[in-house]
Amino acid sequence: MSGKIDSAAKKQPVPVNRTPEIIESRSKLPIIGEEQVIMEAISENDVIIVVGETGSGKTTQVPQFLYEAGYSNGNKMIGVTEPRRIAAISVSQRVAEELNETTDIVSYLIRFEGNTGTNTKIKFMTDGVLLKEIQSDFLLNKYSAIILDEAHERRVFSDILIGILSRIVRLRQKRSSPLKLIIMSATLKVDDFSKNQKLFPQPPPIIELSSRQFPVTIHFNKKTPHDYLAEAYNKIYKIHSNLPAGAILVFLTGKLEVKQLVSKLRKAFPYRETDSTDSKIGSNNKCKPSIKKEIGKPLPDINLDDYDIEMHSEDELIISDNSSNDDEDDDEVPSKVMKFSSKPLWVLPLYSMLPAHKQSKIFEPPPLGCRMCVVSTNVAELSLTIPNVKYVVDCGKTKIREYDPLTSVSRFSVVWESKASANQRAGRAGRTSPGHCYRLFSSALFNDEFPEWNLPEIQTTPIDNVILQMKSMKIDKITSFPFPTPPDKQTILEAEKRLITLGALEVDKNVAEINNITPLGKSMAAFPLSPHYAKMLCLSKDRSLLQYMLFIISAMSVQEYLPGDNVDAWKKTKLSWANKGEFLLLGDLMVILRSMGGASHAMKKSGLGGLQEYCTKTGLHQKSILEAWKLNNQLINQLNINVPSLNLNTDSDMTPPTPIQVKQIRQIVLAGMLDRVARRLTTNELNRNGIRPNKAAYYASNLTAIVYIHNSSVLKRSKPEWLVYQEIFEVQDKMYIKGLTAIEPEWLPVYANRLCKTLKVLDDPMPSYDEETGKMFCTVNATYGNLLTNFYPNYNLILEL
DNA sequence: ATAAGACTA
Repeated sequence: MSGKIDSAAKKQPVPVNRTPEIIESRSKLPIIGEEQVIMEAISENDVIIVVGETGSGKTTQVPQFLYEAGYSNGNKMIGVTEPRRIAAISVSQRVAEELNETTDIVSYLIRFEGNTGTNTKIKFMTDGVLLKEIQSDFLLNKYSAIILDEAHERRVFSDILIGILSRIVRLRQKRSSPLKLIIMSATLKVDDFSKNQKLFPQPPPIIELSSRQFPVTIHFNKKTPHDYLAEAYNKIYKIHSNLPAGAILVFLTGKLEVKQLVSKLRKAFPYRETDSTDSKIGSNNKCKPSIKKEIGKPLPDINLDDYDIEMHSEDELIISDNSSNDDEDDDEVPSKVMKFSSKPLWVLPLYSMLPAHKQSKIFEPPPLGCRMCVVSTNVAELSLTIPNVKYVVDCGKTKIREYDPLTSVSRFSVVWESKASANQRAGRAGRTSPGHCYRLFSSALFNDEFPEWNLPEIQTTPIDNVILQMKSMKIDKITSFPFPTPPDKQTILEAEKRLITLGALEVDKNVAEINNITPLGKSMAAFPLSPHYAKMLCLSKDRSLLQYMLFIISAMSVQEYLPGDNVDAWKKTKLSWANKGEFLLLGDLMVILRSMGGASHAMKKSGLGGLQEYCTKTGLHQKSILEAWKLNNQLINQLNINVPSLNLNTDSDMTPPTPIQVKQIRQIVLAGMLDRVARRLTTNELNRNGIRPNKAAYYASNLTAIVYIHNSSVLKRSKPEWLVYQEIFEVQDKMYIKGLTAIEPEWLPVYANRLCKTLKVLDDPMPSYDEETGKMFCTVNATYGNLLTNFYPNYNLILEL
């Protein structure tokens, strides 16, 4: 492959008419000088790796290099994948602008929207979109080159794409219509790609780019404080009081912490409307605040070696030594005696679930004379870039979701971040000028305890769906797939077992260790849903039920579906929606169904405004419900295309389900969630385990531990004897289930028979004839569950004979 | 008597 010049070298160059401004700004990027090196490498190799930190310009420029070199000639496209939707949109717009081309030529395609068309030459997309395209066109014949951006983030989809693309590249080479693969990474940690013989027998060349980041000075704490929230507060206090203008970005682990620190800071450095309206300050950033009225003026530019800032005496404050500790090895922020002028601070919270209009405040300039301070979770590490950050305060921790591949139980933990993350966070201070990063932990701890990298996502998240998708792409032996880093063998086995239980896979009759996809599995894989929900959808053949199921499935597929910030409103709404009878038996899913029905109605009547109003009234989380609504529409469109006779409508109004429909919905939910069944402990069992009799304690079908109904569930009070759950998680060694629906035990052998074992038909009570139905009934001894079958005490089921 | 970080088809 190397050394041989392929047909790409003979491609006709495409002329580009850039504006002088673009030419000027491009010329500053270091990557521009490397165009020839990169293009030669691409021409001579089918696969190359480009390494360049943020600011190297690789994301915007490499697609343009390929375009200009003629890779989009002859009806072929250049495909670029991004891990996030916003990135796909914004980069496509930027590249269109730089090339002076329309968005017909340089387009994007993400899950719910896009502007691609027949003229598209460069197509930016999320990695999931490309993965779906491969399922219908395995050779990706529409493309001459694929660029995988941000491969170092090691998202599940991009890892799978690398594995599959390594094979596509070989196949395309054999057909002498080569596909070029450019893997782009922001870190040099590319061994998993380049030195993985299964992936690329010949290691692809690596091209390293320099970047245009400004230097960031790192300051470690001498000691690691116990309370990083208090320490962050002290540090911000000092920065704001002593250091020159420039925004502060603080990294914490969660929404609650963010809110706490924001309110503490707002109290300490209050901002009043008058602060900015009084000031008559133009571009001059260097005036000194001398009288109280001028509180809102910008910070004085101070010499870092000179801590005596002129201040009005009333504004001075002494911070005691012990609270702010004497343990810094940086000498830029004095710690012994703090002088403090109560200049206002423009404090903004930032986390993913924050409503969009509040999030976008970080992009607006702060009021005149105010310093901005953004208190954020991980969103600001990768997804959102805050302008003009000069100081980063990093608590060193991050919240991760841990997942037990055996039991599917998940748990949130706060752990030390990786060194790579710490670097990424620090880098956020050097986007527009040299900056500083204050790390609230010691360098010794950093060196000894912090892991080098984050684990690839595929090794930490459930892979059931990944495996189903791969099987549907005829990748039979998952263990021999060229993963950059393969998931654990046991994890794969467990996932395949669950898929067999769901009926999506079946054991091959000839080759014992291979599980084949079933027709049901193939249908399931067609939908952008997790296997459980995909199965429910496939079972919802009845058109009248389908619309209800679609609402339930879309809502449950969205993270943090319920509720919003208005907890009290939500409490009332919730109880009124699942109050009695069949509605109560459908439980939390009834609440979800009603909320989707209401939201959809509000959208139809008065659009986003209507939805906003509806969410405020009920306490629903608008961002999530909008996402669920979009998913509902996507699924409806997909169903209409595949089964035109269904003729589903995206905006039909829906009446609440009838009692019979509710029963059918519960049965479908059971069939989909058959491995998530729970039975309430009997009085005896409660006693034996020393649990108070009123507790909602359950055995789950695949666990030994006792699980409890989470407080958010509407079934917490009624405690149905049998139920299915959507989620199970652990908090402080206790297990909770939520997203509950009551089921009837006699449904188990009918709708979930794969996990139900009938042991024997009992003589006592005798089988009997039921006059009403004209059927024979008997009582059987049965067990349910696949992990510890005999853990379930034998349970009497009444069955129809 | 109330796990929630951030991504995605």
